[in-house]
Order: sequence, then C-alpha cells, then structure tokens
Amino acid sequence: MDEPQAASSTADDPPTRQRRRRPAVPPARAAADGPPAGGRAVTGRPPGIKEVAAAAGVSLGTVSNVLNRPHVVSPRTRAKVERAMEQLGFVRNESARQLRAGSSRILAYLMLDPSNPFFADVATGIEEVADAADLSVFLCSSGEDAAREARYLDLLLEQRVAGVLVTPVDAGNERLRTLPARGTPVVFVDRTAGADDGCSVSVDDVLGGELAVTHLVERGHERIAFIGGPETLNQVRDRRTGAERALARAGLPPDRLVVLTTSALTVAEGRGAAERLLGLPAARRPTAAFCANDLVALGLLQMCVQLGAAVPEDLAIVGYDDIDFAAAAAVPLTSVRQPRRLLGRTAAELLLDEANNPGHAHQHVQFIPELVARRSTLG
Amino acid sequence: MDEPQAASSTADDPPTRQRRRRPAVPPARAAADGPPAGGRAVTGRPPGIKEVAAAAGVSLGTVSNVLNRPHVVSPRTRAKVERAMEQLGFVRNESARQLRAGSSRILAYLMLDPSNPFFADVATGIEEVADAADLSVFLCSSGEDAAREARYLDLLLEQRVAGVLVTPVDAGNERLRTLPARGTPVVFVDRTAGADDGCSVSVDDVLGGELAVTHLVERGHERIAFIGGPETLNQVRDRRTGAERALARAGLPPDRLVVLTTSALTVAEGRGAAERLLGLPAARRPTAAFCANDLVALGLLQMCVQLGAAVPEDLAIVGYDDIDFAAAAAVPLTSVRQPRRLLGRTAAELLLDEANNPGHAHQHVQFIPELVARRSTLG
DNA sequence: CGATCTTCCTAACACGTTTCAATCGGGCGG
DNA sequence: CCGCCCGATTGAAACGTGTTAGGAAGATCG
Repeated sequence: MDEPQAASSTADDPPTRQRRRRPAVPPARAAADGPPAGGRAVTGRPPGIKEVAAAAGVSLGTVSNVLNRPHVVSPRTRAKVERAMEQLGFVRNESARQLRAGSSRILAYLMLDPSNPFFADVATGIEEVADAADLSVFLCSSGEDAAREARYLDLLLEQRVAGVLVTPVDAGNERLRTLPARGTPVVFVDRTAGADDGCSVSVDDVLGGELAVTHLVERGHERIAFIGGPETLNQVRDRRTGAERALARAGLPPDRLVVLTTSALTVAEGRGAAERLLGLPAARRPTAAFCANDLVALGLLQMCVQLGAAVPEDLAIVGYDDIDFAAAAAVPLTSVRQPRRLLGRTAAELLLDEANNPGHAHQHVQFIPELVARRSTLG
Repeated sequence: MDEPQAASSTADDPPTRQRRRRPAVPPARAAADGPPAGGRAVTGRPPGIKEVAAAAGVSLGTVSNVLNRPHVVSPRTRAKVERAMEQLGFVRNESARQLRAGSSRILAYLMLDPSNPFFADVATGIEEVADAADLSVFLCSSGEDAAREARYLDLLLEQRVAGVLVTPVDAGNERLRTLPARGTPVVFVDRTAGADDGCSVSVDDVLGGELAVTHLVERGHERIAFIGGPETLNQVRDRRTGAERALARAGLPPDRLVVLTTSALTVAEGRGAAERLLGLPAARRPTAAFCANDLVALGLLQMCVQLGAAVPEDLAIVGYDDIDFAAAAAVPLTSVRQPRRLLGRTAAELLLDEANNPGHAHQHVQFIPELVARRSTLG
C-alpha cells in the first residue's frame, strides 16, 4: 500500500527484504500528551513507595503495609493509598523487596532445547504446579551448550531464584553440584542426578527401549536397527541397552541389533540414517528400526517413503517420546510415550518440597514409559 | 533392579506409575561433610562482599572494584580477592546491585505458546542478539491466556527488566500500552503494535496469503479451501484476506474460496477439517487447500492420506510457517516461509536501540514472506 | 480517667555501588 | 638522604527502595 513494489509477489530481492513504515513518532510525544489512565506523572524514574506516601498523605510504612499486610490498614486509608498508587502508576521494585526479604517467588527451568516439543511439554507441567503455588517460571535455554548453561546458572544464582529445574547438558558441572549447598534447591529433569546430592525425575529409558524392541520382536522382526546418537547422551545409551536386553530375552544373538550412530537427534540425521540403512545388502538389512527419538524417526520415515521403501512392510519404525507430530505423520508413528507433563509437575513438586520442607529428603523418581502402537509397525 | 515387578513390561498399572529410589539422604549431611571445592563455609546465608573483604584482608571498596572495575586494582590484590571469593563461594547479590545501579541485564520474551516451533525459533533469534550484547533472555509463556500474560507483565515490570519482547494474546492490554511510559521498552513480535506507541516486527501476512493462493491458481486450481481460525487472530484474518485478493487478481469470483473455520491452529483441528472437506459433494469440493498454519496443514495431510485422498493429485495443500516438520512430512509440504529467526533478531535489535539510543524513533518493520514449493502442490 | 485497641510513624536494616578525602609505599629528581 | 609525586588502596558515608519491629498517637470503652 505504501510502497508499490512491495505489492508485487515476484520475489527478486533477497528474502530478508523488509519495509519500514511510520518511521518517526516524534520522541517528544512521550511527555506531551495527556495521561492515558489517570493523572500519572511521566517523570524520569518510576515513582517509589515514598512518592506514593506523599501523594496519599500517609507515611511510608503505611504504604508498605498496604502492599504486604493489607488487613492491618483501615479500609479508608487503604483506599487512599491504592488510589495514589494507581494515579502514579506505582510498581513495586522487586529488587528492593527481595533484598530485604531474602526470598524470591521465581522458579527457573533451564532446558536443553526449546524447539523440541518434548521440553515445551515438560515446561507446561512445571508451570501448572508453579501457578498453583503462586510462583512464576522463567524458561532459559542452554541450547545444548555447556558454557551457556554455566552462564545461566550463575545468573540464576545471582538472582537468588527460589529454585532451579534443569535438564543438564553437563550433569557433572561443578556449579550444578554446588548450587544446593548455596541454598538454591535444584531438581534434575529427565536425567538422574549426577551426584547423590539432589532430587531427580526421569523416565526409565532402559525399560522404554525394551518395550520398543519387544514389540518389534513380537511382530516377527529378527533383525533390528538402533538409530541414535551421540553416545554421550544418557538417554541414547539407556534406550540402546534396553533394546539389547529385549533381544537377549527373546533368545536372539546380540548381532541382530544393527547400530547406526547419529551425531544428533534431529530430523536431518534421521534422513541420513535412512540412506545408510537402505543401502545395506538385503541379507543384512534390518526389517525394523528403533529410533532414539521421534525426530530421528520422522526423518527416517520421510526418506523411506521418498526412496520407495514401504512402511511398515519394508521397514517397521518405532520412535521415542510420542510428540504430537508422531501421530500426525502420514504414516502414524509407533512410539514410546513418556509422561511429559507429569514429569514437569513432579519435578516442580519435589522442588517446592525441597524449598519449603525442612525435613526434605532427596529422591529419585522414575516413571514407567508406555508403548503406543500405530501404523508404522502394525501395517 | 530394586523392585522386581518394575522389570516386567506388562503395563497393568496406570501409566502414571512411578518408583522412588534411595528415599533418604540424611538431611544432616549438608552440614556434615567436607567442603567439596575448597574451604567454603556452609553457613546459613551466602557470604557477602563483606566476608570476602575480610577473608582477603582488603577493604570492602576494593572487592567492589574487583567486581566492577578490575583494571583499577593491582593484579596481586585482584588475585587475592578472587581467591577469597572462590573459597567462600561468593555470589554477587543481583538484587542489591540492581537496586543501586538501577539497570538490569535481562530481556524477557513473553510468548504465546512454547510448544509451537515457530516461537522457539523466534526466541533463538532473540537470544543471538542478546548474547552479543551481553544480555540474558528469560522466556515466559502466556499459554494464550490473557490473565497469565498480565501477571507476567507485572512481574517483569517489578523486576525492572531491561526490555520486553512480546507476542501478545491481547494486543490492547492496558498494561502493554503503559509499559513504555514506565521506562521499560517493549517490542511487539509477529503482531503490529496495537497503539502507535512502540516498535513492532512482523511479517506481511496478507502478502503471504496472496503468495500461497497465487501459487495454487498458477497450478490450475480454481476452487480453493481456506482452513484456519479463530477469526480473532490477526494472522488468520490477514492470511485469508491475502487469499481473497489473489483470487480476485486471477479473475475468479470470491465464492471460489471455501472457508472452513477451525477453533484453533492445531493438528487435531486440521484433521477435523479434512473430514469436512472430503465430505463435500464432488462438484463443490475444492481441489486445493490453503491452511493458516503448518500444524493445521499437517493434520489435514495426515487425514487425507488416511482417508485415501492422494496429495496433491486429489488435494493440493499449502501450509504456513514452514516449520521443520513441514519438510519432514511424508508428503513434503509446500509452505509460506517466514524469516523466524530474523524476526527475533530484528525485534531484539529494535529493543536494544530503544533502550540505549536516546534519539530512538519507533518503527514498524515488516518482512516479506516467501513461498517454498514442495511435493504437496507439485505432484 | 485509665486500659486497650487500632492505626500509623520512626528508624534500623538488607547489600552492593560509588564518591571522596586520606593514607601508604615506592620511585625519582635534587 | 630528603621531599615530592603517583598510583594503589582504604575507611567512611551516602545511596537506592522496600520491609519490619517497636513505639507513639488517637480512638473506643468500661
């Protein structure tokens, strides 16, 4: 509308092309027009408890009482003070409050990767519990980078948050181990605590691997691929161990598990694994694959379809996590479901207990995963 | 291992079954054993600058200088102080620092829905810019709930964060409008600012809708479904407007756009829409669908395959957002790509400018979307 | 009129930051 | 060897803002 060439849809410019509209609201404006919601002063720094007291004609302590112990203030006085706060646009300075009170009403969840729907669901569970306890949750993303993780831990410590939930990149991190000793409760999520000092909530990944591969064996598969990596991730190791155990239980030799290692648990890696897998000579090619993660499984699935391998006829696939997209794949994916939201809720509850209950005893809570069978293995 | 019945994989218990291991690390432990990383005192409250000064045998001011202006302290003294901080496990109290300094090094991104990969990518862009400016980002999720959004805005104000990026549930929220006046810069992400007072970064959704439908028209489709909702979302309205405009441009009558309204932009809603769509009599059934969102498109796609409708032969599908799962679908999805990460980066840059540059002028930056054609429309 | 509340105010406090004059330890020109 | 200059360091004090204990003032009641 404002720039004719922009209305054309032929994109000959680089995709980062952009337009700017209404470039200059004059800066003077902020101080110029009438107060939008009362006679708010638009002075430099925000008004403090002091200004409110002056405006309401009461003392400073009374204003504080209105904020923290409203019942000890007479309704008339309270109303006066509240009106003054409204008019001045008073916002309590949390730094000052916290400095004096020593406590904060904030929890933090430091997670590996916000773009993995799994962690988003865990966070939702955490928030449910926090809301009920009148706490707020800040989410922090380490992006699987140990340095970022360390930076955030320092920051949270400096902020004196009420507690930290963490899915660690580096469970042995010294900061993580010393955190509890400095008075900040910590709960490990989806990973058993590195040391013994702390609570953890996790899901039995060995059992999950067993469930997946037992299911495949029961459907008649005798040569099964395990796709995942890197080996440094506990989750990957445990799920593979479970797979091996299931094979052994079925009386199959260990070499019937064909291990394809990936460098990350992503869709792209899953696609790459598909090419390696389908390139194997027919005699050695597995008839089923167990992926350490749904993202890998979805990549594998996509590439199989693209290369003309039928799922599950030519290759049955089992994923892990049962993210929403698993059921929505064109060939719905059999997957191992984890109680994601419950994981978050339980972790938050443990954290609250650690923070509030002096007789708190550290615990490791482990949940039982569940196999959800869909078309990718049932044909 | 510890509980025999847990080793069995027959899940007869409810899926929330759990085990607890090592229930009691004796609480006395925290005060009992040796300091794990030096002679750290395990007293009640964390040591302050005062204790550090005493331990290092220097004055209080010198410790502060080590923290804030290391260059004015001689290397020897500095080393002494740093050693003392290490030993005591000193952590600067950010509340006190901020109270005095008045400024915080934290940005917040208040987003609609953390489980939507779109927002996770925007957040990643924000973090890139923040990292470079030595700021940290806290993520907050409103979960599309206006009350939660309001609570978080209050909290962030009280924390005196350096700035707030927000994809609002309720763009007209009074709190949002008064935030800037109270000294906290705000940038609207993926939504043009409600009022004029503030920066915003968005993508031209009308153009995106035009691109999608123009592509379909060029491929010969003359009856096209628009699937999305609720109508209250700006994004949905704009994308539909674009669709209508493209039809008009092609000289097709407006009733060639068959609108199916959903109650949310989710996979489940997409599935539901598929049944409605395929249930239409052949004469009125569209040969192509433009979905307001990739989640809806993926649901539609899944159900089509399931009901035996070939994509794109029986129904061509275009999504919106180009999330990673779009390319990974078994029939790769044509979609309208938004520069998600750039959106975040630009928003963060505007925020920094608003915070640091006194001559800052509010801007509305709008990006141009791009169509990515894949098999779901190309056959 | 004294006892008892109720309501409100005063002042100390939490802790790191910053300022400023004062002090200290050398090195250096004389 | 003396006095001076310089950088490093110190001690004291003010500050930012809200919290809270303890006491004063005012109101109510018997």
